Amino acid sequence: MPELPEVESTVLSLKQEIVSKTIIGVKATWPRMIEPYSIKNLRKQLTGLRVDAVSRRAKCIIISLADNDKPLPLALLVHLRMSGRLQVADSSRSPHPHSRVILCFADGSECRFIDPRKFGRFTLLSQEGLEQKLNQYGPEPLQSSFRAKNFYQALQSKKRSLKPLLLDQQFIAGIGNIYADESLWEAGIHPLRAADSLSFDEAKQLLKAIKRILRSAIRLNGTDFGDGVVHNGRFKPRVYGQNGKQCKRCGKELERLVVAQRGTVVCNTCQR
DNA sequence: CAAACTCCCTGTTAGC
DNA sequence: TGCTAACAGGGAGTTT
Repeated sequence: MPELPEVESTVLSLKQEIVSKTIIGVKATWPRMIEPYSIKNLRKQLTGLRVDAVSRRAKCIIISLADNDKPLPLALLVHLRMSGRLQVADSSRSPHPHSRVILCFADGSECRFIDPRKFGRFTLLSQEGLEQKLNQYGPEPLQSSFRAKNFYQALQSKKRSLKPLLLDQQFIAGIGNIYADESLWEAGIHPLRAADSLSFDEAKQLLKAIKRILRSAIRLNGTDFGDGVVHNGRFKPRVYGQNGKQCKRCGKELERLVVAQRGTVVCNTCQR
């Protein structure tokens, strides 16, 4: 499922593909993914506008819009959720059967929001609405200003266990099930540990692991899911989805447990 | 404040 | 082989 690295690599390619293109139409085969829930409104608002910029915050893709050369107080926020992806293709190529929302551009290309499970969201927001939405998210883990001291202090104020806390987008942005498990394994810390039980050094190691794993996954274009259905990256998880296999560090069998209703893979020997 | 559910969905897989 | 039921999971919302 798309997390920070997958969203980041999507944004990097979208920047190349859709910036400065003019929207001439919008199609939707599953309009319930649109917020506010109105394809007519979306079409009316977007037609004639130009894509000014594409950026990322947390797991959100932000498509900023312009009217000719004036940036508009209007943006599209795309959330891929479980199974979404954005694909740019020529309109002459027939769209994937799971295409749900399509932006049509003046040059004959299209940006297609493909999402088999329909969990994704395609939201039109004002500048204030966007700011309000993005302010709800916790710190960006890759921002250099986010240091071990900040992370340690934040952990100290929470009694929850680490796994649900890392998945909590208000606590830290962009981490999902894959990179939470990978980071905890890398740092040698158990997902059930209470946040406030970590020493400063453990918090430092965990943040270091998070940053290293996320950077590495971005460089590799996201996770390799084998079948390539969701995303075709080359990051190979060492614990996520690897239950029953041998731990790459100690050789013991990796175990699966359920933490906060989420599948979690852990090495009970390496992670304490 | 935190944990546990529920809902939204469908492709995949385990079980019979 | 072919069917059905369970499962997966991000996020928003509700209940315990």
